[in-house]
Order: sequence, then structure tokens, then C-alpha cells
Amino acid sequence: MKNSFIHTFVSIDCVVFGFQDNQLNILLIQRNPERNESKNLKLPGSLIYDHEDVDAAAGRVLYELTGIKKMALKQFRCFSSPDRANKPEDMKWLDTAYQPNINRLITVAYLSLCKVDHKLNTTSKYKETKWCPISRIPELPFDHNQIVSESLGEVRRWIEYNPTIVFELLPRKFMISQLHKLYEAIYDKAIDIRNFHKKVAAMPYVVALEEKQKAVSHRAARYYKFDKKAYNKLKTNI
Amino acid sequence: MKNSFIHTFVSIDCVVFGFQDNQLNILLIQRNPERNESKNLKLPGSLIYDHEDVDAAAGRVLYELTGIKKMALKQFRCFSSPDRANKPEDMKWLDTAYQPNINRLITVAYLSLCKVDHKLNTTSKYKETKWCPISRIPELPFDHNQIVSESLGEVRRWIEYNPTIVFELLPRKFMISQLHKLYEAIYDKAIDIRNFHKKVAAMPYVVALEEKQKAVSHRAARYYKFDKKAYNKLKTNI
DNA sequence: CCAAAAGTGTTAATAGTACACCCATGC
DNA sequence: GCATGGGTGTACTATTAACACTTTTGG
Repeated sequence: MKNSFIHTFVSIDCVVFGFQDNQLNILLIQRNPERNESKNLKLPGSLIYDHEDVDAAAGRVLYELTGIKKMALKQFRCFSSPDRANKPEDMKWLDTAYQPNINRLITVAYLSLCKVDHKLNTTSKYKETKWCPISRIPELPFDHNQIVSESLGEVRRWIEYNPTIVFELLPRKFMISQLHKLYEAIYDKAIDIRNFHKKVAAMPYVVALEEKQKAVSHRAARYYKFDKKAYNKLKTNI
Repeated sequence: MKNSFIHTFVSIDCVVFGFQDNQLNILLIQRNPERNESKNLKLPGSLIYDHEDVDAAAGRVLYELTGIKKMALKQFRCFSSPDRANKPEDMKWLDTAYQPNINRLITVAYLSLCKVDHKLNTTSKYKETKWCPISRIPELPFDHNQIVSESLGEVRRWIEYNPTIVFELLPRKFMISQLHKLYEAIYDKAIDIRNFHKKVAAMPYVVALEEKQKAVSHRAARYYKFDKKAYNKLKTNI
């Protein structure tokens, strides 16, 4: 090679958020499922195939992981430091997982959102997965810790111009209290519950169901659902 | 190659905005300076060197273009369609400008902002440059038209969380009317001038100078400047 | 009747929008 | 004195923030 332009493999890595125990969690996978070590978790990701663009690759990885064909997905940044894949253990893993002599690897980071109670596809290459609270992310390979640390801000920005994506994190039927806790987790601050009720009441796309909570030792909460049609109608009217 | 993971060159492309004649303009360069054809303009960009990450490459291109070492810069999206570099004239240009047989090329798009009266570096490889109004961008190579079409929305989002970047587009000393026209151009709508004065008055980092316009056949406008220290102080107080 | 969480209204402050006239200057 | 663009204030509206008690239910 005469010049020194990079000629490189390209990967995508997904920061998949879930909501559990009133906290945001991130989905991590075991890098080497056979060895069940700790300190062996990473973000789900993949090299990109010839026929794909990066969005398609992210969609593929998420499909393999969750079985969902069109998950909410957002590209947020390309990570390309020349040093990002030169730790010995990371190079060794690339050798065996993909192919030897990957000298450089840039990655395009994606956000996605997933209901934690969704059954994950354990027949795929992602056999061992783990929801990990964002406050306790272990040491990860490559620059995955940096990717994770930039992701929450991106989720907040994403919600700014598409407030409906938060419902990807909740069950179909949810209670206002769940939505409330979710917002508190995302923005990491207390939100007044009365103002919050008012705010939700102003969202025509959050509709009350007849159904209520059962067998709880306090006043039963009403269930709500997200109505996509109502949202689209709202958007086209603006 | 046994498998079909992409092994590719990577470039960056910069959408450099300028403000001229009350319109946003984008800086385009002649692809082949010797042939001074029309329909031969492109976004400034470059392949990435071994020692660089994408931010550094964008900084390098902008430095070569403008002579400014640390231009305001924002990565906004990776463009990676398998088809993006397979028009015959684009492949031919890659052959001569870089090297033969570049089978695939992904690019990372950047935003930047530049004062249009800044002298551009015509001793570099970017000899022929042109400020082109965003309403009249010609047909560009690769997917540069798509990149441009996504860029204005990104500029708006950029301003959302860093309102100071707009001053990159104005002279050091500017009049409220210039700032006003700039906002109108960016948001593509009329903005009431009285409310705008109020808004500017509420920005402690826009400070009035003693100096006024001279030799104009109407009341002379006051000059203002952007005070970065005042902005940083404000930010740390929040 | 008590514990536990659900649900509900009012007021104050702030930010945003609409709107029209006088001012300074050169010619 | 007139044409040109500069600069100003007030009233209305919408949005956001602060704040505490009653309701329902199971045990």
C-alpha cells in the first residue's frame, strides 16, 4: 500500500435501552459464551456486510437479538480512534470472532429501545445476554464504555423530537406511575406527579383503558396505552 | 476474501455553512480544478489517514480549506449505502484523485460554520471554491445532495444546545439586524424584530459596543460582539 | 383503621407572541 | 422634508412550576 489512507472494516454497535426496577438498563452480551467469565460483556454489534448500509446492519443485529423486525433505531456517532481496537484481548477476540489481522476497526454507534420483558432470541449467536443498570456498567471492551456514556444524552435528544419512542420501553398497557418513573429515570430528576398527570392528559396519543390494576392493597391504577394513530393525526395537523 | 464483510475506505465530507446576502450558503469546491466545468462541484472532503480519527480528518480538511485551526465542527451522520459511490463519473474521479479500484466508500458527514468574508486558502488543493445558496445547490456527486438536504435540520438542532455557534457565521462586530436576518435564514421564517431585540437583550453574552455604523443615510446601528467568557460563566452557573 | 399508592386543582411565575410608532441620518 | 432602516414598550396568551390533600383498597 503506497499511501496511508485507512482501509478498514466497519462495525455497528447498539446501545439497547430497557427499563427495569425504575432504572434504565442496557443490554450487554457475553463476548465468549463458552467461557462464562465476568468482565467479558460487550455491546451487541457486528461487522457490516457488503450488501448492507449501516442502518441495515444495526437492524439485522437487533433482529437477531430480539426477533423484532423493525426496532426503533437511531444512529448517533461514528467512533474511529486509531487506538480503539488495539488492546491485546480485543485484537485476539476479533481474530477468532471475525478474521485475523484486522488492523483497524471503526464503528457506528446506534441507540435502540426494548421492553425488558420481551423474550430475547437465545437461538442466535447472542446466547448470553444481560440487562445491566446504566449506573453499574462494568468495564467493556474497545471504547464501548465511552459509547455508553454518550448514549443517554442522545436518548434525551431523541425524545425531544420524537416523544413517542419512550413507549418502546413500556408494556403495551402501562400505568401513569410507570411512565412517570421512566421519565424520572431518563432525566435523572424528580418530576412532580400532579404536573405529570396534567402533561399526560395533554397527550392525545396516551389513551386510558377501562382496565384497572387488580388485587393490589391500595387504590387500583388505571391502565393506558399509546395510540400511534392519534399521534400521526396530531403530527399531520401541525 | 472468504467472507463478505466490507473492507472499505472511509472519508469525511463537510457541509460548511456561510451567511451571505441574507441567505445561508454552502461552500463547494471544484472537483477537477483544471477542467472548469459546471456540474463539477462537490462538498469538501477527504479520505481518512491511518493516524487520524474522523474528527481529526474533518479538522484537517477545514484547516486546509480556511486556514483556521479549530473550526466549529459537528459530526452528524455516517452515509454508507453500497450504491453511494458507483456512478461511473464518481468512480473515475476516485481512481484519479485517490487510487484505482476503490470498490466501496463510506463517509462521515460533518457540519461547520464559516464567516464568508474569511479568506480561503487557495494555495491548498482546494483552489476553486464557491459559496452556493442552499436554495440553489446544483447536482452534486455521490450522495452529497442528500447530505446537504439533511444538514440544515442538524444545524438547527446544534443551535438548540449551543446557541453560540451562530456567531461563527457573523463578523466579530455585528449589528442586531444581521443576527436577525441570520436567524430568519436558519429557521426560514419571519421573526418579529421587537421580540428579537428582547431576546438578544436577554443574552448576557451578546454585548453592545460603543461603536456605531458610520455614513449611512439612516439612524446608525450599534455594533455588538459575542463574549465567550460571559457565555461560559452563564453555563457554569447553570 | 391503617398502610400504601392513586388521583386530583389552584396559583404564581415565566416565556412567548402580537402589534405600531418615533428616531437618527444623508441626501 | 423625505426616504431609509434603527430602535423601543405594552398587553395578552401559553407554558411551566410549586404545592397538599382525599380516594381506594387489602390486610
